[in-house]
Amino acid sequence: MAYMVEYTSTFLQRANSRGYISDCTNPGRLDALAADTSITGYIGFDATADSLHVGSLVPIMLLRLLQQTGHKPIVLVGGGTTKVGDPSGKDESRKLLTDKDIQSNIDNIKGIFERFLSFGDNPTDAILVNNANWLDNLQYIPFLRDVGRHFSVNRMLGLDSVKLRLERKQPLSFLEFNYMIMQAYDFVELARNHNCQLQMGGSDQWGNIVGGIELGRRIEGKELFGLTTHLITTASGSKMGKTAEGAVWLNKERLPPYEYWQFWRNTEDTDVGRFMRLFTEIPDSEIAKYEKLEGADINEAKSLLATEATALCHGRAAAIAASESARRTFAEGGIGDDLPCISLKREELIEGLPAFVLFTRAGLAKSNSEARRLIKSGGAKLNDEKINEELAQITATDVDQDGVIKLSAGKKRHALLLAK
RNA sequence: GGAGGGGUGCCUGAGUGGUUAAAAGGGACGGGCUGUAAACCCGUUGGCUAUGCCUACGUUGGUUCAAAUCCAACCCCCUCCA
Repeated sequence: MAYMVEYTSTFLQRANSRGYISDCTNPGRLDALAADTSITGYIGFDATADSLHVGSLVPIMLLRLLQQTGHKPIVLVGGGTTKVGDPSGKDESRKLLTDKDIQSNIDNIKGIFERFLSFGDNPTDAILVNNANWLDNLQYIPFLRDVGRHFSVNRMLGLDSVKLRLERKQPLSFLEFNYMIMQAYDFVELARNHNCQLQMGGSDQWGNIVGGIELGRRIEGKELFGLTTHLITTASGSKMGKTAEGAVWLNKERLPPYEYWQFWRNTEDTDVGRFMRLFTEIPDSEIAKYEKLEGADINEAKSLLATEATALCHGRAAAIAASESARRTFAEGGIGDDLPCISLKREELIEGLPAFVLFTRAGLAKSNSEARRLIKSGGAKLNDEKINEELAQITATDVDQDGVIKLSAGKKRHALLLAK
């Protein structure tokens, strides 16, 4: 829970009022430090995929806030730790990635951060560092002697990340058991070379963060701080970040801005205010006004939430385009430019194609069978007309004057077919 | 190394020779009610232009008219012992 104290530093004040803070190792001291000086803080991110998803968005927003309030953010990508795998919150060991995969993931992930942070050489510009730079070349024996001796296995066994895994009788390899030591060492490395005093992260990182703070005190004699964010769940209690297609990714290659916008637009009523604080920069006073809305009027707030969140991630132009597409598609029942679109040859249409084949091709169904079930259950529409025949054919006569056919699966999922 | 238990569909988990594309729950999707909410109710949930065919119960072989179910070998996991 957030501390019921008045912060004097802008950073903690706003982090607190916006609902980011779950826990802090020493709020009073950190607040004083952040009020008087420009501090450097970091968050570590895995490089297990070529993108990040909304699960990482709270930490990303917190880094952004850190920068906006006059401090320096460091993005640490785990090129080294990814080779080890964090056991926190997982029952199964991760599959190990090659160096090449990891590097390519890091390159892509950097692109995401460039939208949220400003990088460069100025004092509060963000930098991105890769812990492979120091972890890859560690010597085992010296590392054990310098760092390993500060860790008590007895204590490590009690940490949630390890304990839960063991309690559930899930295997935990020695490799993974070392993860927290690597992460602790990262913090010390950043403290040494970048004068970094603060590590932030999700609340599941608490144990790992504290490990770094203690290590820093023991071998560097430095005072370090930890700040964790809440793990965000929806009001109905499920982890946020799932759509029909899977994870809500932050890069447009994996999830187009239109879909991203839709994700936020579909927020549950009771989450709208909270999400506005966390995922947009709409001023508190504005949010308070939107929170007073009731019933169908809440949709207005959801739309704003979607546009603002999308603007941060994909740029304002993309956000407005997505919003406009949604308006035309839903409010007017028409066709938005941003809808997922596939093209097909006119010759194919002259012969005619079964509707279910096109639903599959447009990505509205995973298989022809699924598409046929969709039609059978009455959820498939062709140019806003329900398709009644499971084997209905789509032909050139279904194309509108712009050469477009609109397909809909249910009320929310739409796609366009462009005849060429 | 010894003894025992186990590997089933997206997940949990039942099934121990045919009626099993495989119970039940979860999730997901579709329909209804609505506001592109939530809750609730109903339906669907391996693939294939399909009253049928194909693939599937760790892997590979075998027994049988018939195997997720029986047998053998192998792989992996768990528990206890050394």
